[in-house]
Amino acid sequence: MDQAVKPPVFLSIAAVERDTGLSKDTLRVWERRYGFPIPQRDQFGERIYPMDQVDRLRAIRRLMDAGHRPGKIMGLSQEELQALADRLPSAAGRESKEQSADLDSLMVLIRKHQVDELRRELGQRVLRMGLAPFVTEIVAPLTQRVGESWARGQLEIYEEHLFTESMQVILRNAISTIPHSPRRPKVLLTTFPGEPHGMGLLMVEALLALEGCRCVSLGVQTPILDIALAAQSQSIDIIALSFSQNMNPTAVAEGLFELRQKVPATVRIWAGGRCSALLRRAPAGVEVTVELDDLSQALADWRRAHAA
Amino acid sequence: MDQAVKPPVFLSIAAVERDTGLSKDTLRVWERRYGFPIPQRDQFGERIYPMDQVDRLRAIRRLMDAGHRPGKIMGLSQEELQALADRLPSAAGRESKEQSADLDSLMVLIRKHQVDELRRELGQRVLRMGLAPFVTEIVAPLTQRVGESWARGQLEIYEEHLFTESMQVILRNAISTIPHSPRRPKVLLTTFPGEPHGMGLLMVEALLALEGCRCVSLGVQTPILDIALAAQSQSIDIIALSFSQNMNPTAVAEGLFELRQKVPATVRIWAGGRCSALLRRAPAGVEVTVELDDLSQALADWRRAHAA
DNA sequence: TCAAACATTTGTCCACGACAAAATAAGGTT
DNA sequence: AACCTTATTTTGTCGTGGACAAATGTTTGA
Repeated sequence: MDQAVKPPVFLSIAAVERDTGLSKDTLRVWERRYGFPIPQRDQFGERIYPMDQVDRLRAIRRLMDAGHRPGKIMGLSQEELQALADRLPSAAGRESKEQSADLDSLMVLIRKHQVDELRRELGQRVLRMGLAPFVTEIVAPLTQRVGESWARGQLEIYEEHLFTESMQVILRNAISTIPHSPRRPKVLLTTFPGEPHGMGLLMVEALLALEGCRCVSLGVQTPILDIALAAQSQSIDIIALSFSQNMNPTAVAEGLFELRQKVPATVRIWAGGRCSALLRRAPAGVEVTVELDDLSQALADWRRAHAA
Repeated sequence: MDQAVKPPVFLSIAAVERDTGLSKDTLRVWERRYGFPIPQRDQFGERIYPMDQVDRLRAIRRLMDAGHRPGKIMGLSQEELQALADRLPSAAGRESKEQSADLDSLMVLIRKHQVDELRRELGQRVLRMGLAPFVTEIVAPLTQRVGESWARGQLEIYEEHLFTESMQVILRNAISTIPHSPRRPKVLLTTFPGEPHGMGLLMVEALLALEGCRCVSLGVQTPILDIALAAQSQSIDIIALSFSQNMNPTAVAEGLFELRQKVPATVRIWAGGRCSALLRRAPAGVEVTVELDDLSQALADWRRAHAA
């Protein structure tokens, strides 16, 4: 590629909002308060952001998702940012040694973009260990690792997309082989608007379908009103929602409150995922199931309560 | 349900943005210019929108997606809006009588929310007619009809979600049965940020995979920089992008220009879908394939040009 | 040690002016 | 009548700067 004639590329504030997920309001107020970013201006006086500032914004955004606060890190140099990213906590935790090594080998395939090999390896594992253990011991921790690697700047978004797409193909295929059961509860699966990650839903769908639930997935990003309408028309027993870490906690809390208002009290709302809004102030009338392992128990509870 | 004690529900401006897709800026400027919506204010002087205004905003938004202009329709009554919606053009067109009747029967299933029946019917058809005809004669026109019905207010979002989810399950299943071919071109499939509709991608993937292309899907909403990175790391020949009607034309044009700048000229960019930005001013270096039927021809052209 | 009161940080909201880009209307030519 | 060019409206987005609640962090007092 011809690096010599690479023209300086600038992005508008709208483009930066799209690429970094930081709102225009936030971008402007950061400029005012912290002196970063300081975009140039075009002939009309509108902000245009050079790419290196956008890259830095992305790095800052990742650190913020991991708990850092903007005022503290905004003034740091590129190296200091990188150092902070490297030092991010790894949730690894409860895996055994073999499990951990196995996950490492899969991460290598992701890093090398060997999509076909990755897909083959995953397919073998799901057959070998069965779907439920595959979900809890491979899909969940691997997704977690991919997310962490991204937060450290070790994976590009497109690498995450490649992984997600491969994994979803595997999961969907596996789910479609589960024989359909007419048993209750009937579960509606979806995410709120702004939450594009559908992997959590697929994991839950797999586990619940294995337990003989009727699962109805709406895919991702269903407006709250429509979730309520769907629950009514499909005579749903449980609405299962999935949230990822970087969802706006306020929006999540408000959304759950709004949804709770709009569906009858007989319909349960299950919320899962690593979202801070769920951990702290879980809204009334919403059951939080952060860990996948709790799902089976929660389901058993529901069935016992509805035995009559 | 207890309708008697239904409290008046208000949404914040952020919630309305999420639920209607209208930006906060737009909502405020409409209030200033057209006198609608006129939200109430909470104790802090912030806008709170009653639900009926939100519903009206949604209706207006649908009409605008269909080509109407806000200034003309903002003052109309609910009935006049409905009349306009009913009078929207139907693209139906080139279908034969039997085809049309068949699509009607599927639409009935969608309207009645008979997900299982719909899925069964679709599955039968894909087996009976083969995948390629299924895509061009069922999936594409049915998706079109669903979109039109939604624009008329005859379908709720969640009904579209139910349909989309069912259809995607069918398509993904069918695609996964196509034997993998190592032939070129290698095609990268994705959509721009802000474009959540993945059905177009699946249709294209199905058709291209049948023609022996290697397809790599990134799913939806990949940042432009990451599309370019993925194209490079996967040594992609063609980037195939899908756009739906309601994408912001300016954003699409700018995005295509940005992407064209970032990938080598040897990589072709194919853009498809019913987006006005593609029809009018197709950016240089981007090939527009609006109709699915043109795909096969475009592919043949590419292969002829790269025979050496 | 813990909780309550206080202080700071931070994202979002508001108002209103400005203006380019898109859409429409008007005018002129073939 | 069809078609290009040029006004004129329409419309969404951007700019500035002030305000403030909610979240977070820190200190104080029992």
